[in-house]
Amino acid sequence: MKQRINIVELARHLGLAVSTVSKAINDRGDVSDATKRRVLEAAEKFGFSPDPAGRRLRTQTSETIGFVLSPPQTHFAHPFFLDLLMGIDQNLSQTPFQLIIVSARTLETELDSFRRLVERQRVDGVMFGRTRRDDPRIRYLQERNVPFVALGRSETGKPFPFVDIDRTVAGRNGTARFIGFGHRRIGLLSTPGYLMISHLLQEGYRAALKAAKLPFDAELVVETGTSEEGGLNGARQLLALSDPPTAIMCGHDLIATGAMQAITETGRRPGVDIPVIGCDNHPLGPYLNPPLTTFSAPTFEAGRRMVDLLLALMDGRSAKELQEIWSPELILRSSHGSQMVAAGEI
Amino acid sequence: MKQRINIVELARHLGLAVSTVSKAINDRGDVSDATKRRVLEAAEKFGFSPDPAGRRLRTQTSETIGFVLSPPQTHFAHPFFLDLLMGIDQNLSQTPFQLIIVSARTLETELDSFRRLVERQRVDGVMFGRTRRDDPRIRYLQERNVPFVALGRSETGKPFPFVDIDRTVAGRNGTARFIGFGHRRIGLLSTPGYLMISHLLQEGYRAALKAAKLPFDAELVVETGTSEEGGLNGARQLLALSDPPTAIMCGHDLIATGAMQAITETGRRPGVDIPVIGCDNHPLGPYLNPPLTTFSAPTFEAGRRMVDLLLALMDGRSAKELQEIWSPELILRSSHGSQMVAAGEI
DNA sequence: GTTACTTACGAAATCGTTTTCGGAGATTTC
DNA sequence: GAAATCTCCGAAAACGATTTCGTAAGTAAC
Repeated sequence: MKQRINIVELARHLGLAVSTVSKAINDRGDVSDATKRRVLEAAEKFGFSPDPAGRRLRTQTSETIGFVLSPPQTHFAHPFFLDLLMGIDQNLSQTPFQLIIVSARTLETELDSFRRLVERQRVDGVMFGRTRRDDPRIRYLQERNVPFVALGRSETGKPFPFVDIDRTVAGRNGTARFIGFGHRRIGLLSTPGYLMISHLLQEGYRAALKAAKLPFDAELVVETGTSEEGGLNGARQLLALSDPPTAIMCGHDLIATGAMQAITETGRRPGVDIPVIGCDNHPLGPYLNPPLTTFSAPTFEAGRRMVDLLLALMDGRSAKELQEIWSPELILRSSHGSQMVAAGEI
Repeated sequence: MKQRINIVELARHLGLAVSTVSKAINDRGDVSDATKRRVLEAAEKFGFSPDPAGRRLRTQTSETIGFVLSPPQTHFAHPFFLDLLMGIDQNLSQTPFQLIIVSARTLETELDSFRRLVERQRVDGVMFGRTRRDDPRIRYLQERNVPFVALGRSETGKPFPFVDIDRTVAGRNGTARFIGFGHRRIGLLSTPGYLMISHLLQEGYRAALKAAKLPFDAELVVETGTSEEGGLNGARQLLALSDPPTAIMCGHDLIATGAMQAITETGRRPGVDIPVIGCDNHPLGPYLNPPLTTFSAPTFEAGRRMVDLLLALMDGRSAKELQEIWSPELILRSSHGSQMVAAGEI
């Protein structure tokens, strides 16, 4: 049914040697423009394109890069990963590389997914997200010497390429805004502590506090799952404090969603009685009640860029020059509330 | 760096012929249990696993199935596709097959993504979702004779395998519930008309109307994009009618989200003044205001099942016996409102 | 003890490319 | 006009597996 043509048959049709045809198609080596054109035309006519299997065997390359989807509990509700995937694919589709994905069932078996990728499928490169401060995936990949690029930096191992959407600026600018509005006790609902973004968010939070000479109170920061439910429970805990926060900064929009729910439960109005800010610009943010103020997260572009970095790395560039930190921008809607005391901007 | 072992080196280590080793590893043909065990142990010890490139070249199979992500405007906000992907991968990871995905930029270039998959990457099978009544992708695949399974049925071409989460029951049961509550003018905010689910939803809607001997009014159904914005605009249009609907059935939760927004704009309360029901059980549904009543969509399971069907198809089973229609279930929260006139259940 | 049959293994062909290297002809150089 | 230099093109050797088919040894049958 397939009726696919061979490179040797194509060569015979043209009265050329297969080596010549190959060189013409790959635009490599000695072959005159005239015959190159002739070959390309014939290839087009017969619908010939080199069989990846043969080429891969010969070139000892899989022309494949793998992406591993983090365990479900951390991302089920995230358009995030799809954006990333689309960015990656859009860039990759311009190259001979193909994108293969595997999903990790749980945190415990996540490394198996990586092993499957590099040991069984023999990918040429790997991508993943949600880096951790101490990240065994990074250790594994560096040990096996397989090229990779991550979404997010880490404190693990030798330098590696990454694109990082800087959570410290979200933490710092978000709480600074609250402080500017007169708040002195600000809650922080963070993503799980092992994630790098959580650490960075808290760093930003502390920095803002320090800049305003406000004390740090450990009671006010709780780490929770990246989900509405996490936000719900975390905010309940915060609001039950004897001296509860008057504003809440959240490590993710889903967490903020749950937090607003918890605030409503206590009879207060989120955004007016207790302002809330999230992270990552979830598409549903504008439709929440009140619309959620948040920080941008250009994941599609990050995906595109990660491909550039990976290709550059495989091309021999050094990891250190392939690290990018992007600053997210505040997206003002209305959940951040307004001045506590009196007037001023916004 | 890779330091990977060959099948011939493995054979030499064992003092066996490569053919014997190959047969032992693939559990095929004539080889005694004793040597089979010996080979397997050695393979384990040396960390040998057959190079996919060699095997694929020889067996003339890519051991790859492709999934194409529908154009972004239709799914950016959908955890949906991720669930599906995870279901697919979980099942596929038990087989030698790998999952490669490509994304379609726009509806116009979508077919190119399919061509890339089958003509350049030579996948053994294809999967995709969001079937259309008249679906060029199906025509293309059937013409090229490549095995595929879709999420959703279609009216196109010869029979093909699919898993379909039946939108007619959502349409029928949703509007029937409204009718039971005393509503007589029910709006339908449907997904884009070319989609199969839209057609089926409307069929269900009409069926419920007919069963209650209520007239069909074309003014009351508007087709819109699968997004909050689509729901917002669609509902505005509905509410601006001279004789507007008193309840709204939506083809998707995101549409319902926008619709509730539009209702709020007019000073009415969604769920109490105008009840709303959605489809597909978006994870944010419980956190909307009011929590959204909707229909279930077991996409993870659907993904798993699609793999079964594809494998069965490639195994020679006929398409007609590989078609499954699943009934979604109503998930009661509170946006569906309650009895208009008086009392009764819920 | 010869024949027939079964079992377990091996030699070699094959899948479709790419790449190296050699060499024929054309072109330039002195 | 011979020598040196370019330009193109082709023959053949990999790459790493699977599969066909042949054959030696072992077993059973008579």
